[in-house]
Amino acid sequence: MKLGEGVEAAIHCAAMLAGVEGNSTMSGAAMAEAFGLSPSYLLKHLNQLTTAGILESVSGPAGGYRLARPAERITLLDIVLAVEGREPAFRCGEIRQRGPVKLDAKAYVKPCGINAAMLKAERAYRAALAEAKLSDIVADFMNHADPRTVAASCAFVERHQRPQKVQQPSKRER
Amino acid sequence: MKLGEGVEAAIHCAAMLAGVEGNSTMSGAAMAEAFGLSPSYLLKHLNQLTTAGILESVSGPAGGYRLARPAERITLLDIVLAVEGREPAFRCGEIRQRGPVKLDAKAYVKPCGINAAMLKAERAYRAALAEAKLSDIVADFMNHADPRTVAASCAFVERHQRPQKVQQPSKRER
DNA sequence: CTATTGCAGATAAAAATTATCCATGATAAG
DNA sequence: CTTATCATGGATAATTTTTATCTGCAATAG
Repeated sequence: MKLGEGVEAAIHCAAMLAGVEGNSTMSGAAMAEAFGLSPSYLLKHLNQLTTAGILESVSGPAGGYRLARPAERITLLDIVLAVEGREPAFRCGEIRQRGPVKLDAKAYVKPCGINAAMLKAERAYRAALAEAKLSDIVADFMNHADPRTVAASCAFVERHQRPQKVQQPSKRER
Repeated sequence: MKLGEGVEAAIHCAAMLAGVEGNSTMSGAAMAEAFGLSPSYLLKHLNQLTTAGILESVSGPAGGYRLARPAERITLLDIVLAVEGREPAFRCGEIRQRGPVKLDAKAYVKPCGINAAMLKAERAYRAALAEAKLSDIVADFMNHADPRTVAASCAFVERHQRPQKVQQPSKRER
């Protein structure tokens, strides 16, 4: 059982984006630099987060990414599923029916007990991930991590976040 | 996140071996046939189970595999770890320290909170697998599966299990 | 207009998984 | 003692997945 490296990258990026103020953004290139990752590949994962509705993206200069909703409403499960896909880790190949003895299909309507047990464990895994809010991760980092790393992280965000153009209210909304 | 196909094969084989009587064995070839699997590859997985102490193997004609201990004391976790390895699915690459800002190593003595959260979820997964005993899987199959599949499975075991040579007690033990 | 940025798709490189083969040693049976 | 069966271990190949790069395109701030 293995999780791709993209998961780690995605969570770290989301945590960092939780630090940007208001509707400012941070570019994918900046985050790639922050974590020593390949920019072009990181974009793929960020895009998965965007597609999943976890991040919002802004094109153009001063563009980048920001959280699509408050960190309190983003869980590690959201991120893991966005990056790794929603399929369970255990995929039942129904090898029980692949033997030489042919029984008609009706004999196999009951789901495989092994599959059921494996999926039950996976539900426990996902439930635990669903408990972990991004805001908890960030708060824990702020409160308990080494002050130097916190300071460095905040400085990086401060330096790379980019305020967005103020929305000009249209005539009709004035 | 993905589990290899070997896990499914290994669990099915272990469940089947739970049905062989006494110290009889069943050959790897027979199990490969039962599930329509590649014999030479299945042997690899069976060997992993043997190495892990879940199965016992017997060489020679009439040889094969049997459970190394009662099915009550074999869990799905035992099997999954034997086949997939014991490392956690989430491996922290410490990308937090891979950025351009160099802090000395002492700033990173505290473990990464993201890693901690991911590992916690994984403990929940493993705990659930540790709850699932092979004997439960087998009992559930016997009691609730379609009677035809149960009959077919029992017949297969009956046909392929091989009694072992009786142990001749040595003079000194008599 | 121009430079920057995200996006989609094609493609390539690297790694892991799945599968096969062969030589070897063990052993039951003739 | 010979033969046939079976697990083991190592080498190797085929296949799939993961990781990474590149290019052209659309969006947009200045």
